[in-house]
Amino acid sequence: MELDQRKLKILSAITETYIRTGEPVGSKLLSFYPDIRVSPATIRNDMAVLFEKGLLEQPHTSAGRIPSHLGYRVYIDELMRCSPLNAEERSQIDALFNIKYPDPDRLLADAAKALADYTGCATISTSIVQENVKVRKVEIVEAGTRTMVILLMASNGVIRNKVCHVDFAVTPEIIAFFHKFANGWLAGKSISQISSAYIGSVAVALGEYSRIFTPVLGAIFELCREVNEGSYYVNGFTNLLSYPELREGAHELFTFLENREQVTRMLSLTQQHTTVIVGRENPNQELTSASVVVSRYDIGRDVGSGIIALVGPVRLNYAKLIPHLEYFAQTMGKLLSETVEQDPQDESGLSAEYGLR
Amino acid sequence: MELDQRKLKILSAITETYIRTGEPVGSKLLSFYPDIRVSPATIRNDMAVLFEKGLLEQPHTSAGRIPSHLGYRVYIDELMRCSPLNAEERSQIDALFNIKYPDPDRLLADAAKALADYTGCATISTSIVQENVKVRKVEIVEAGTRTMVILLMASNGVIRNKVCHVDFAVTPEIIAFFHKFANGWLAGKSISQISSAYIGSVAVALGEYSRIFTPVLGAIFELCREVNEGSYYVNGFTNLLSYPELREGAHELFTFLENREQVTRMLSLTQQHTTVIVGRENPNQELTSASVVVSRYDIGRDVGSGIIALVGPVRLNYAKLIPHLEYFAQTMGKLLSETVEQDPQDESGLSAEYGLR
DNA sequence: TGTTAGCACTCAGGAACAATGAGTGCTAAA
DNA sequence: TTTAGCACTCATTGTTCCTGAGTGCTAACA
Repeated sequence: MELDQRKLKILSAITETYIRTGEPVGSKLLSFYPDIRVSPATIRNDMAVLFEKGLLEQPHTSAGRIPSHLGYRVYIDELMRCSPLNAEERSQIDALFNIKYPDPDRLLADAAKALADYTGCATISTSIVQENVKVRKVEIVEAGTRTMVILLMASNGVIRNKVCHVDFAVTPEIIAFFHKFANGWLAGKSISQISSAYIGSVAVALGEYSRIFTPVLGAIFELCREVNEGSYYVNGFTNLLSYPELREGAHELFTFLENREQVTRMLSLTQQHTTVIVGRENPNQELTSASVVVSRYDIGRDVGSGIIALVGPVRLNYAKLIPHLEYFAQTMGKLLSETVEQDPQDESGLSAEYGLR
Repeated sequence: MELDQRKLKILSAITETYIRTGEPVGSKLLSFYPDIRVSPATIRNDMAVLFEKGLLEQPHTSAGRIPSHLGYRVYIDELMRCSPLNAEERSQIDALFNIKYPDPDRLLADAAKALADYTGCATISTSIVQENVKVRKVEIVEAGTRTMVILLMASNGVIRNKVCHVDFAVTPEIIAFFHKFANGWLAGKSISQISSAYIGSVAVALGEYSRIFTPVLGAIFELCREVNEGSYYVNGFTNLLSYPELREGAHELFTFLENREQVTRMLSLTQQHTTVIVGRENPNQELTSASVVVSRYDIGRDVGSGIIALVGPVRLNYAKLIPHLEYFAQTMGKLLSETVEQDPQDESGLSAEYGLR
């Protein structure tokens, strides 16, 4: 990009003004900007060059200029100045996590929802489950004469429960028996390996009891599947409707965002710490009039990570939102690694406690 | 309403045709209907009368007629024939609940989501918490050296858990101590009475231990609040965007639906088993171009109940959707009352077990 | 060689007007 | 009470004209 300083300044000014006002920017308006201070005619010459290079667009002949999606790209990569958050902004983000005693499983969903309203965007939040996550232990709690609660605790700190209705009277003895049995077969086992077939073999080992414990094993299998799948939330659909440029294709956009597979495929393309996908850069047609800002958070080594993304109009205040999102992701990672107890890496204790396997 | 048979037939035909096609219905088209069989001129005379009575509207002079919101009301109350569901339809609804081992807490959310996609509407689903719901018991499970899971079981069968991070090493002794203590103060206690102040007095009773148990008591308090609040879900926003007549005010409509208080106030006006609120009948401006079909489900006496509502355009296939919704609500109630174990009405057993209070 | 003033040009948006046709309201006859 | 006939209405579509913001180009200027 062999462009002189002034042309870059003009591209930057057009982009920022358009982001702010939503109106095409004309040469006369730019001539008043203190950093530019040349006549409208000169600016027009420069704009013609920027247009040639594909950095600017013109809604129609007699309108001002707006940045093309490539223009946004140059602005984001080379021109914009992201200032680090000031104390007030940091505390505003911190407040989004303002849950007194955070439950790690709910923190992601709740904070992402708050972030959506804070930014006026939609948010996508996912947790990525490591390959090597294991079952730490299974706990069973009596919850009624014929009801039990199954708790599955995984080595990445995720804890999930499920209520399970059974056909027999739940007694402490039965619970103790099944607790020991289930942990013997499951504790320390890699979660991704707990298939329907494996549960079947566990059922076989239960022998004559297998029939009555079927719902319990089923519940455990479902819990493993849920933990292994990680989480996927989209929040703030309503916010997107406040942008006229997104209303037209809102139905297609929303349908796309609700499809976890499609979105995951799209997000998996972004490998850097923070990535911006501007409008038509996105291979998915549904998103050509939207921008996506993607950031990762990490929860300590080998424990897990996740993705937080903002979805908004192309005309997005990148310079402000990128540092906000990064600080949010960083805080999320920090809070989760504090809350989620790291696996002590020795399942030996438990394996010993439960004997076999 | 002193209207002869033919006029009612015309109103009914206009309503059903308009629901099907979305186009204003003209006199010529109606003259071909086998039940009517009079000339367009006659139909026009009748339409003029129906218009006088406020049952029909005309988008403009040279267009056909569409039902007014009052016209829909008459159609719904007096004209439409709801046929009971056939076997196939019933099994389609049953399939929406197709969760092998349903967790009562998730059944409502999951099935309502499925219902939204089945009907092409948005759904609102709430559970209504009875006044007299009590804490059945609190269970504590070790989930790491400094992490515990708190389980709250309520007399209405609701079971909720929360992960809680503490500042001390979690040992079986501490768990046993706190378990006994907490149940002594909470088991059998009415959930709505567990205020922040009450938790404060529990903390005082803990004496020197109160400081370290603060997060645990906090978690218990939050759990009580959550159980007492019941649940509120809205699903299928995206579906609503497929109706052009709702796109205009979609932002306001969505914002309204996300506001639990407002929606609850609106739904609380409906006291019958199934109620329809047609467009402008709704006092809330955001909903004047939408219709709401509300149905209740019940989970056995004194255990609980809830509301399932469909939100869609005014031009809704009421004759089909009302029986579907009713069957859905009925099935939901049946499934929940099977799954949720009814309170045996004697907390005496537990009170005895935990001594005091 | 880069910058600027001047001016003709372009085109979206809005207003004004006419043509078209679907569907009506009214009247008089059956 | 029903119907045929006919004049009438008005949304829609297309055309034309006007206005003004903003441009592109040219020639003069520094």
